[in-house]
Amino acid sequence: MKRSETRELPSTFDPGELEARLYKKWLDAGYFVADASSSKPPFTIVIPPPNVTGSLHIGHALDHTLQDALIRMKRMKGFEALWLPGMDHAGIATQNVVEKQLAASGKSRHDLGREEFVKRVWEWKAASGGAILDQMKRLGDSVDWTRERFTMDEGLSRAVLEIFKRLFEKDLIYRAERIINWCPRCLTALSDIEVEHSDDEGEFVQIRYGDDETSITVATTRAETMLGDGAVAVHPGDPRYQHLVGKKVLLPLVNRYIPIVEDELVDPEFGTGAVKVTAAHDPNDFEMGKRHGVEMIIIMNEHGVMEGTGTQFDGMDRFDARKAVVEELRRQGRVVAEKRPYIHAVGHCQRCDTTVEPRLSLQWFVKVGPLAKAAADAVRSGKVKIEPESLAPRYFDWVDEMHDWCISRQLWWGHRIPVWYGPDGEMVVLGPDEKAPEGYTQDPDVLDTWFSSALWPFSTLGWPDASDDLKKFYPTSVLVTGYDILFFWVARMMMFGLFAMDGVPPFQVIALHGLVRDKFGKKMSKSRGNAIDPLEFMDKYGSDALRFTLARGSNPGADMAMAEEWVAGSRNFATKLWNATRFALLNGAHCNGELPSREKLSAIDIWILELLQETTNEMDANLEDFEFSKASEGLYHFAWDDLCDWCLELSKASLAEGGESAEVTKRVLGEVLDRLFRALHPFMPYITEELWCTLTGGETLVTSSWPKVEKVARDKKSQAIVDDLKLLVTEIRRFRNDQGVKSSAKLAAKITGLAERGLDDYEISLRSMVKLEAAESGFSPSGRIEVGSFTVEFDLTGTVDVEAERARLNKDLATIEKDLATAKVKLENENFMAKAPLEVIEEICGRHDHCIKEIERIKSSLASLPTK
RNA sequence: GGGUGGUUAGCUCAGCGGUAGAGCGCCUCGUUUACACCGAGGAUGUCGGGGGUUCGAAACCCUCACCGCCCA
Repeated sequence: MKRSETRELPSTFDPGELEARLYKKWLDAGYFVADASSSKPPFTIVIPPPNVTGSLHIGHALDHTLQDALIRMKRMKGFEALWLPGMDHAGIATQNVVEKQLAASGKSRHDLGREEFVKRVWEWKAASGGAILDQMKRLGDSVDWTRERFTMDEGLSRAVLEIFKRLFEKDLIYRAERIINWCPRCLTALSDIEVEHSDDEGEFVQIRYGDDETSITVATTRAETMLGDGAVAVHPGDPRYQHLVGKKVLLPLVNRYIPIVEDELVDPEFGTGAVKVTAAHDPNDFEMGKRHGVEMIIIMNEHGVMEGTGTQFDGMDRFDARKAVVEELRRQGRVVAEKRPYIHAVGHCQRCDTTVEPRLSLQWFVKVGPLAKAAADAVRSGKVKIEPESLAPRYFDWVDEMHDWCISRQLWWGHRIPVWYGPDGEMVVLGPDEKAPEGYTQDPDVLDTWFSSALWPFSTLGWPDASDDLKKFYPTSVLVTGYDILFFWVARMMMFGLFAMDGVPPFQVIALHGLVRDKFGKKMSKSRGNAIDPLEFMDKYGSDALRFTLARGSNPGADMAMAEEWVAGSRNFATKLWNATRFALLNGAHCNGELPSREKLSAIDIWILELLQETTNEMDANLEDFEFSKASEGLYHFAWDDLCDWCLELSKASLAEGGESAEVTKRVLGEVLDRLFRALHPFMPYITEELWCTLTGGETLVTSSWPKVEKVARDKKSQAIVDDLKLLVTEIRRFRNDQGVKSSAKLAAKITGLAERGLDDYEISLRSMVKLEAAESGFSPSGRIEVGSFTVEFDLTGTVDVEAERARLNKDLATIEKDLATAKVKLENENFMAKAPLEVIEEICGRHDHCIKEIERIKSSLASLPTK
């Protein structure tokens, strides 16, 4: 075939140029758009929706790389592949962003009013929200942009109304006064999972309550809450306090008498064994309070400022009050002991790090019991698989002990709770398209963002309508996400999916990956200054390099280390592929016509084709098993070591020589590259697309076919020939190196034993790889080595470095003698001979005999060296 | 406190019952027309300690130590 212009590659590889051009090509062609009416089997992934305020960080890059690899593979395998993109509205985070902007001009959201504020948020979203979507294009994500969704979209909002109503009607949503986590800065309730615990320095103070008649000492880390105490509790039957149970004790500072009660919840070993009960400001105390009818006294306002205690502490911030209360108690001689600093776990707001305040308030909750049970059962029964399985216990830990979920938030940005209250205390819950009766007002709060995110796998496909997408693409095939959000997000999707979709779980497999850490395995953080910006690496090394590094480092469920050198290494690999292809094309590699019949193939051709088949088989299995590291590693090794270092090098001589075998090799090389690029495409979509199109003249790799998985019976003869060639090359190079011969220097040499092992046809290849010329007349060998059954005699045109040669032989001898010793120990062990399986014994015997022969050979070589 | 993962070459990690591996780093040599973002050669580990099971253990069991994560 005539070589066209398109078959030439620039001599340097410029990822930046390529990426922009190819992504545009893919979008224009619509390759990523899924067709719900297709007859192909579906393969669906919904993206874990990034936050609308977010930008692409290295964790997203990993998550997306893995999803894209799966989606691209399945698309090539002939599935109707849908990867659905979108974002969530991130209630608190987004509201914070816009409030900050307002604050800059001295305004608060209250100055604007709710409607205007929400309008501003939408404006912000339109202008600067979702920067991450453009960054995803940079990464090469093959998502279906025509199906992009946002949790606040109309359709998804209808889904929220629908599920709220359905849950409410099944008594799975209720409103109650409970202790919830309150952020005094964000001024909203938080669910348990939005609270992060850290070990902080605090104080542990023992305070004596009571008067001369009745007194008891309690211990606390939050002294200011004593102003709201309603009781003191001790463990039932605690002998120290038996005489006090049932009595009342004087609460200092507020001078109120409070009862002493018994409760199982009290740990008699902890502190003094007596605890103060502040039922309105602590979840445990709330539980005890309910059991014993303890008064719930609220002593703080929503800002965490003391209020309503009737003491001098009113109006003080909670932390100032803590100091002042202790100070006053100390003055009164009531502080029995103080420990400071006292390290204990303190809850913080996930968004703003403010210390969370437990607060008694009226909120909406999801009753998770039956939902969580279904979510657990779906995994226990095997309907949903968690990969790797070892992370399943973490999932069960969470769903088996989930507390009811507080879903109301005192925010303006989000789905407003669809509950309307009538003038006489009536309450209605509205579904989509329903209107509240005249005179009713809507609940002011909005729903937790996770509430709508939990609907993501089906709301994005059109639920509650029975849409074509829903029919075709639900349940989704696999959810790919970090193990760190297994609890909050994954478990919630499972609960709602099973509920809304009549017991059909939202995904068949949950594939979990780990976190990206720095090169020393440390967690990345701004404060450490070790955070990696994926965009910077993409600029510098290309998206393919970043993606390949992430895939290669990703073992199921395990964290991975990341460093610039690793990415540079992947870029080097890309360059290697580029250059190898350039070399192949320059030498006429092509994909035209059928592969030549087997009898025309050389041993090297057969060997590389079979090895590639084996490699792609393994790669396919690994990718199906979410073994991304093994899958990419296998291809890397094949491409660099087997193809470039051996196959291409061994083919050089015959290609240069031309002739029929060269023609065959050209076709084989084209075939090998073609299949290699297909297999690599899921990991490195850009460079493989470019190289493949150039090589084959095809339109695109995106929708081309995946390499077939076929069992191979390796051809032993070809394998043996290649093994012999590799051994010869390695040993000759070693000898040359030891003798200090420059690698470019050509030596005359005589090689014997080739014919006996069927290597006749490959002598030229062999000689070219080790720079050995034929022994002409006048050849006078001055050095020789024995490699297996081959002998190579060299004309070193000078003296042999006998000592170097002796050292080399002695080194080989030592290694082999050690091998022999280990084999001998086994064979002389009666128990081993009696109990080990036959094939192991045979293997050791073989090893033993081989060692004996080698030792003899090396010894005779040593003996033949001239003595000094 | 309850779970749970880990401890293998200088670093980051594979291997999980039959002679210790990879990438990066390190040392020596080398610009031979695919590639110095490269090639050739080389060095490097009593697989955390101690017990046990087994013909055989980095791998299985017990135990201790030390890291880490999640939940309280």
